[in-house]
Amino acid sequence: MIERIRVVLVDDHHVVRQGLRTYLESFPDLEVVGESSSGEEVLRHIEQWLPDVVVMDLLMPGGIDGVETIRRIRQVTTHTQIIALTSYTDDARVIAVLRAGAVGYVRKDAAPDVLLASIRAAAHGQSLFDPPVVGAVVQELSRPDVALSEREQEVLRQLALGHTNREIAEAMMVSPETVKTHVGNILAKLQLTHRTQAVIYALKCGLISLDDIEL
Amino acid sequence: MIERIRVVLVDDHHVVRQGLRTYLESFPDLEVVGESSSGEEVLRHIEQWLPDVVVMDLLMPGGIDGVETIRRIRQVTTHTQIIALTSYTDDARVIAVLRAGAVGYVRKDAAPDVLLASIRAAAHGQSLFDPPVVGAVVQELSRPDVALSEREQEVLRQLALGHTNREIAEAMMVSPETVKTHVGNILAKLQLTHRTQAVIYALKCGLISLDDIEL
DNA sequence: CGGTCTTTCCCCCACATGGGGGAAGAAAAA
DNA sequence: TTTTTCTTCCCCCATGTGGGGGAAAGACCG
Repeated sequence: MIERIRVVLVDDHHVVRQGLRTYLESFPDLEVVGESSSGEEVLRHIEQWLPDVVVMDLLMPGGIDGVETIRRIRQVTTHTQIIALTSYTDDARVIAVLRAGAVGYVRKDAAPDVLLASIRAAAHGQSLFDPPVVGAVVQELSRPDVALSEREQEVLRQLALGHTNREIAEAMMVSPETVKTHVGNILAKLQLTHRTQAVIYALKCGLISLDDIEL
Repeated sequence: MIERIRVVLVDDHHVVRQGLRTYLESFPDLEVVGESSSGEEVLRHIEQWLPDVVVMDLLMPGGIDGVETIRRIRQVTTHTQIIALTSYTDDARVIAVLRAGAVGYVRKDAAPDVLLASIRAAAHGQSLFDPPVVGAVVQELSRPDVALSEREQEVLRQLALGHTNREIAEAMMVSPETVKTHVGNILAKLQLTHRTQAVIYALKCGLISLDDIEL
């Protein structure tokens, strides 16, 4: 008998995890050797589980996020291959995930056998991509890489909190004039005209989460 | 042998659906008699499947949303009980879902046996709520119910698209003065001070989705 | 029928915002 | 070393925005 592919599931949704485990274990060549609900947890057990493939949801509230988890797993072991399983086709996220060292990116609305094929491919060192994901990658690569500076990102985060220039200035301990400059530069770099659009941009590219914003 | 509980799964994520089906069917008293990826689809088949319980994800891109689907299912049949299965603890959404006629609200990060217990409870006409959900309900009931008028909601949607008052006026075929009035009333009703906060509100309460917004 | 709500539009005014420019020090890159 | 970038702050000014008021027409409800 051939050795089974050792799989670890990472998802903060217990229901989803249980469902995936049951589904994957219905195939004789797969073995779910562990599951965890957070990035920290999987890092603690990774050397004990020694999985061939980690299937991980990117969205995990609290603690380190999915991308960072991928990066750290890759530092610990080169054997384990990682597949991101997520709801988003967020172009920027796809790039970030692949740069972090994942070999697969499967959307949750994909057919289950796509995940299955991705796991088997990953276990053999291959990489399988869904057409929609490929499209996202291409679209992302063709987009000019606008790099906001540290300070600009901080201002953008503050913008997304619904703060005025004055409030941002107070929060960042600088003069309102400085904030104005930053906001202007942000809008110019992102080719936007209004701060509301900047807020939407910040949310879309995951610079800040809706959950982080209190009204 | 007792009759098995007829379950229908609704989720736009095929992988999640498959996982849930495999999991639920591992219990002898449950039978998954159908699954679909959209609200429209489940409505087309509901009278054919005649399920005891519908387990539905609220977030379904495109077409009618989860809440509307619940409402329509309840119009078609009074027998079928509906359980919302979602990632959000969004207070407003919980209320909306229950008002629409759902008897259960299970978060995806809940233990799988919570879903199981909810399904069994729903099949017997009971209603089972998780502590976090109950908390959300109580919190929501204690909040003043701010009702935006049709026109105000439309303006708020336009706001969330990052439009200026002038642009909104043109899109809605009214004068900028009218838009100003609406924006002012919206801010007053929601007790906000800036339009950026209104955008965040619109996104948080699901009036509009990030995916609907192009920059 | 009178009251409330909605929708439309107008007035005023203070302040915030966006776009243009410049300047100076620090830090990093060429 | 020179150059560039980042960060800080200032000027100006046109426009957008938020808060206050009012008014008129239609709908809906008791």
